Amino acid sequence: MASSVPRLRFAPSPTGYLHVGGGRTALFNWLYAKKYGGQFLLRVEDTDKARSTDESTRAIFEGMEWLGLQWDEEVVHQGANLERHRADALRMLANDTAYRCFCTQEELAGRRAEAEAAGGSFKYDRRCDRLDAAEIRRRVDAGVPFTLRFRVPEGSTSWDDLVHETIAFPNKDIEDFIVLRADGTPIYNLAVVSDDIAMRITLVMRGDDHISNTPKQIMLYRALGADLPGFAHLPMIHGMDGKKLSKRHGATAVGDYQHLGILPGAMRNFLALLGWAPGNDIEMMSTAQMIELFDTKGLQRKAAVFDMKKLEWMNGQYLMQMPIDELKSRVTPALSAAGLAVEDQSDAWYSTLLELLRVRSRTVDEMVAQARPYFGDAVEIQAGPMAKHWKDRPAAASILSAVRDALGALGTWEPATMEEALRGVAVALGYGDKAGKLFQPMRVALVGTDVSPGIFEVLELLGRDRSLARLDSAISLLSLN
RNA sequence: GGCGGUAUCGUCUAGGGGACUAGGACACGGCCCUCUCAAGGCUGGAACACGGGUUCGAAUCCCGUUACCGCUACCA
Repeated sequence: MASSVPRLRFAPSPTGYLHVGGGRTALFNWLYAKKYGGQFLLRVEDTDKARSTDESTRAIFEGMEWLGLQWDEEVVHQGANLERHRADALRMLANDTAYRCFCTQEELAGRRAEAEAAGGSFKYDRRCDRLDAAEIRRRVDAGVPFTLRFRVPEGSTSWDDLVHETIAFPNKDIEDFIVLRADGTPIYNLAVVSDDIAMRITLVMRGDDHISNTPKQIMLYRALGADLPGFAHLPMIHGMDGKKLSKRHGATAVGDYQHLGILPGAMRNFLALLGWAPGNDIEMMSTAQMIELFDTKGLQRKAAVFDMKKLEWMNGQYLMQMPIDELKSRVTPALSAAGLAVEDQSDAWYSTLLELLRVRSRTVDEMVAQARPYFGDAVEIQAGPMAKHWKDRPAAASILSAVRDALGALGTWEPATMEEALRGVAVALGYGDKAGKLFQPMRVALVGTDVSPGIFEVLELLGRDRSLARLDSAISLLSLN
């Protein structure tokens, strides 16, 4: 038995950005480690030098940090462990679980093409394993390059997956796979096993797409004389069309959602529900609750479809419910980036604005867009709402004039007084209790569109001077024929 | 093709032999609230892939079929 403290890892390869599927895998590993007091480690699988970039590595770190998934020990860079990988491969050659293969890539490709052309499937025929010792010695001495292949034993390989049940592979279906390239660098499966052993990983939790690598890896653990970790294979995440989530589906990188105005807490909550359910119809969960409730029993076997609509809804819930100060810390930078100067406003005014907008927004970006009319002196009047609510220009102009006069005559600028005055205007103009006939044209004048918080809240937010000024400019715009 | 995995409303899921006229959430429709938009409340439509078993009884167990997904590199 391995250590009693669970040790898990997330092992992305830095060949792109942190994919939401990777983020979800990382989250589950992290939750498990937190729940059982274990360690969560990060390993960057950068052995493919052609595709790995430092930029991707940074993107992975940023994505992890944004999601709030802190790893416990120093990041392991797989590329730094090449010597150990090679040594492990050589150990297998020494203990006879691996052998030299002198076949070239070209020969192999040719035989594979032949087999496929004949309608069959190619599997390495072990010809190099039949070479006698003298011949092997002769080739090695002559400097013929070779790879190291693992000699797959008879029988079958199985394990009890924490997500699925027992999964078994007949060994006859697995070819003698290469573990060490001719240039002495390790193949993925060897590097993973070698590192997982060195990192003392006790539970390998990863995507479903690694199921067929698992029997090979189990054989390598055995060949290296190491204890087996547990395995848990998480379902994939698909796009709305049921295909593996990819660029075609729009945003697939964790960072994309950050830039779309999604909150990390909402993202975590949403991702947790993709492939896992705590039961009891629980959906909204704080991170602490997630850790508390996390259980591999609730893991799903079926691929999950990423539903942006639900993510947005959930993000809206977070926006509505989070403490106002925390909300400010997330929205203020976004407003500044949009050129809206929060620092010129009083804290009370800003709080009121956010309280009014948070219930109407699903993303931080939406809040920024809705906040725009409350900053600066001028508003941009949108064509649609203008055409709709100022259709009869003279009528609109007289409504706005009456409203302006009534409001201008007020000694105070309080919602209750303003409402009383305007309802009076509505009656005077013959609209009776249909004060909305006034409010919509007003709204267009005040914020440039026909959607906003309550009209009195808008008036209060804008303040007397700006409200009156905007009404004035609307009136003159309407009089311009 | 071979091997492996999976299969409950459009989507995320609850369900692990009788509590199922299959529950919740998102989305969608209706109603209420109402100055617009939200939020909120109420409400409607919407699923056990198919076929065989096992059993007194199956969404739940077994087998087959189908569909989908993954793997099948000197990629990771």
